[in-house]
Amino acid sequence: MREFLRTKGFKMTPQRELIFKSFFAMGKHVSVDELYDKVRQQDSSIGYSTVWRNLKLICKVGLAEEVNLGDGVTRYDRATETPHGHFYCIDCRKLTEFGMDNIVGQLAIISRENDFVPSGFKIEIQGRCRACRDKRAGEKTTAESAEAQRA
Amino acid sequence: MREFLRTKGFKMTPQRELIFKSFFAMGKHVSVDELYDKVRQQDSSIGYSTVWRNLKLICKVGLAEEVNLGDGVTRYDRATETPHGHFYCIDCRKLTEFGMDNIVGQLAIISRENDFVPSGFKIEIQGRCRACRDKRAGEKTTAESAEAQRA
DNA sequence: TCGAAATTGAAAATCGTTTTCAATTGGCCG
DNA sequence: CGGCCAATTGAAAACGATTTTCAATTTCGA
Repeated sequence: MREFLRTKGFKMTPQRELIFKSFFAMGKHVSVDELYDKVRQQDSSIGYSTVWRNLKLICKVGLAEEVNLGDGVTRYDRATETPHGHFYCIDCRKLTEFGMDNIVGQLAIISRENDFVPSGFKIEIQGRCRACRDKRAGEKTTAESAEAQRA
Repeated sequence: MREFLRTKGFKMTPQRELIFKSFFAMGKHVSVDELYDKVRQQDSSIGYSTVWRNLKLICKVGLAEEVNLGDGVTRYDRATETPHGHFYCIDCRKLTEFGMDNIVGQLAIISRENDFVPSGFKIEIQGRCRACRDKRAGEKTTAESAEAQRA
């Protein structure tokens, strides 16, 4: 890792090492806050901006990429070789992945047809996961009508 | 429109009418600021929060939906009957649409296979549009190497 | 017409992201 | 092995878009 970074012109530091290691040890879709908390458990002297900057760095060197769900927080998704889309549950906001190899081929074709040179594909399927559907079914006793109103 | 809103429990006001009309008169992917400016040309007394709230309302009643590109601003895209994806140029940040009827079928299948009930699909193809590619080709004389570094 | 509930505008509060700045550290060069 | 310059760090402040607050106003059904 140290070597990899060096070739890209960056230095290795204790903080950076811990941040990188923690990030890759965590699951997917990590937010700055989550990683910050995690890292802090090991070294409470690390600053928020350092975590943030290193997350950006991880993206810059191509080891991860930002995922934006529109809920206000940027998440960082480890770069995988296999392209995947996301199921985004509108209730619990959890992300689940699915492969999209066959679809990518089509997107590439669509791009070509539109004189667009693609560098990445992002597919998000919004809806409700099983758990949230079950939960709603249970709650669906009273109220029900006056729910949509009042943000 | 007034009637439509009434059935949903909302009232019509002069400001709302202007905002709605302006929004639907504008192209796609409108940001709060853009709509605010537009609306202000007609009635400079309208407040920013009113525009923002009505944009949210338009989404709430299902006439539009938020589009998040990850560049910090939320855009609002008129709801269309025909599902479409977006080409997102990483240089000029312009959005262009493409139909995705055939792909949607596949996404629905994928969802079903994963026990996920979809309510919406979002496809974004990132890359470079023709204009930006041409522009880059022109500039690509000097520098070139030391570009990736230094944010 | 009356009144409850919705809406508005201005200003302030939020909140995640990004920058600033001085101090520290890493790593290459001699 | 020193020394130096650029990279890095941490704290705090700056930013900027979004969201809320609050008092005043307006809408619309009764």
